[in-house]
Amino acid sequence: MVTLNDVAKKANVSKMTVSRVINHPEQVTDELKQLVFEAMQELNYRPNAAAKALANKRTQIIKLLILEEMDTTEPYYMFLLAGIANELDKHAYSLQLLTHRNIQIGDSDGYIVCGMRQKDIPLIQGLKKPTIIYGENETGMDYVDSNNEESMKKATEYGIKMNYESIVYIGIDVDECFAHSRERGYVKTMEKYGREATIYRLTNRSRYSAAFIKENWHTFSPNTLFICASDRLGLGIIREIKEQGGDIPNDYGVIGHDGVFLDQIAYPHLTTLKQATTEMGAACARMVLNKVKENGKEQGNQLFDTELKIGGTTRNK
Amino acid sequence: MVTLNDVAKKANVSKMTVSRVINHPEQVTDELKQLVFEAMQELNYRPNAAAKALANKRTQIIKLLILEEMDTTEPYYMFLLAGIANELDKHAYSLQLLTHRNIQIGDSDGYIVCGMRQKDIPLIQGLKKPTIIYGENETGMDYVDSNNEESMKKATEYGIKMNYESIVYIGIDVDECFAHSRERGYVKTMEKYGREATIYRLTNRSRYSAAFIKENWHTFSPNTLFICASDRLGLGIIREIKEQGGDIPNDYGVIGHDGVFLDQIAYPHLTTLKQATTEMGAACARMVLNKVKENGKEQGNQLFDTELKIGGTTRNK
DNA sequence: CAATAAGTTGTTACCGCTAACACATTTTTG
DNA sequence: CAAAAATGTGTTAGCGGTAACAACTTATTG
Repeated sequence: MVTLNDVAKKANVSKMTVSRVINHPEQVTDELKQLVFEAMQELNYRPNAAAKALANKRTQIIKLLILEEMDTTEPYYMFLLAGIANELDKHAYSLQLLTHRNIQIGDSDGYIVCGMRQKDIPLIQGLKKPTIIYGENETGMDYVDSNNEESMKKATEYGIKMNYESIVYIGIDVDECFAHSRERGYVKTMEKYGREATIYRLTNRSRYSAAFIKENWHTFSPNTLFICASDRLGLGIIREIKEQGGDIPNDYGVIGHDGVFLDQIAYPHLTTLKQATTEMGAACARMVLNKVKENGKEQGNQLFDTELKIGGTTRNK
Repeated sequence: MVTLNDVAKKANVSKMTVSRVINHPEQVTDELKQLVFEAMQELNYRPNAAAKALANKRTQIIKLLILEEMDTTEPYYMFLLAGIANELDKHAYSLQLLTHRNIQIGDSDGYIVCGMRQKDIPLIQGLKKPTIIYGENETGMDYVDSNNEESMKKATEYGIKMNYESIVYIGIDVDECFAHSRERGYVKTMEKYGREATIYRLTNRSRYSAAFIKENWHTFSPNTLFICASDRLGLGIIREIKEQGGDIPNDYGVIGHDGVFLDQIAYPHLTTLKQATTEMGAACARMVLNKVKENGKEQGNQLFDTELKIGGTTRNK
């Protein structure tokens, strides 16, 4: 294993200079920096994370708290995780995953929290290390999320452009920011075009949205678009429209939200607002590492645009 | 932060004795052990992973290689990951996740590999640290997997018990162990009961299994059970049987395999062989840590039984 | 029962890296 | 142009553990 010392000898400088080149390059003259870089290159030096951690009184570990029940959770966590893990990797950080069942708040340099609901807020606010939330919230804590309002605006405008006579919103009946933002995106856009908003709120399960359609089928005349707050709701809607003999996409349109896995399981493929899940994961990781570096300084929020991914559940013209 | 030294002082022994109590308890008298345990308890001592790693020339990191494309991958990885992560946590180990796009074989104490196909074998065999494979294979490398053969045996026997006149197997058309084992479970059981095996092999996508049913619908008279090598295939089959007007579960039965997420998305819920995914993840973690401790000694294989989880796609009597 | 082995605990040095300080050397300043 | 300030580099000590060895006590043996 190549150590700082090896590099130092090769470059004819002290260990400390090499360490400085890595951590405080501005304190070293360009000349020496050059020498050190070359030595590092030649020896293929890789810093030892454990030694670094020990000297800095850090852990080089970020904990990811998943507060939702995974059994019922969309598979997008996988992508989020991949994004986080890859980014952490680049900075010689590693990951510990905690589920709601296994919250051992052990040692780490910071936290990323997903699936936080109102009831979890006290727990999270009690954390003593830099924390980033995945998912918008009003607690003032730094967060990363999709631009939920903009996302639904995009869907609604698409529906208007495609001349759906009626555009109905199927929301999720939870009192959480993301749900409100999505709904707001729909409502504002409908207002803007002088259309009347029609909103239903359901539990986020396909069987509920299917049951809802069954029960209210008479209400929805052809030429209706259902904009759903999740792909899961969209799935149930498609299922029951087919069951009722409705024609998708000619008479009925369905747009989902999330664009991870489920949209592709649907038949036909669900038109959806695809979230940049992996990128958001990377952003969470970058934010938390930055917050660690800056001793917990507030990082603000970061919103990511979604992409309207046209599938077979909306008409093209 | 509480250190070894603090504990040592409290217990009136040397650092080394405390260290021994943790790592080589058999070398310490019961008397001192007792004292040290009490001191650790009272001070709530938590070992510092970085220091341990540095002193042992270890990294306290296990890398998880996911070689499959995640976009098309069943969400069970999430559960596997949770199992791995929790177990590693208990041993002050943390995780680095590498995807096929990001294979930077940096420093770690060992590897867990998932989604390995034939083509990946050379890469994996080249790894220089203890490695455990998730998924059966014939390379002689230690692995953890479901008992695939037994699993399909269970499904087939259930079909026989439920008096399905015809029991058809829908396999996955890949040349991998798990696929062969599942098929073998079906074939052997059919043989055992003097029934004729009927096997089709398809690409593991619901649209292919749906297309297959459409094309061959006339072949399948009522009272047929489809045993599928994956829930995904099962999903397509259900979809097209419904499309063709077939009656599930009275005339047609469908059994899937995996039991993660997809079975619950199906309507009605898919009868499936549920894998003990989280437990298998924990087993992978334990095995690799043990292998690290024993300097790479072979660990053998570990098979986990699946559970036949009855859904709405098979009849009860 | 002396010589030797076995068992138990403490001491020392080191794992690889960095902060804090010490020491030159150069630049700025009145 | 001497004193003070700024700059660049090296030295030292220590982060929290562990292996290897030393030192001492207690069993075993012929």
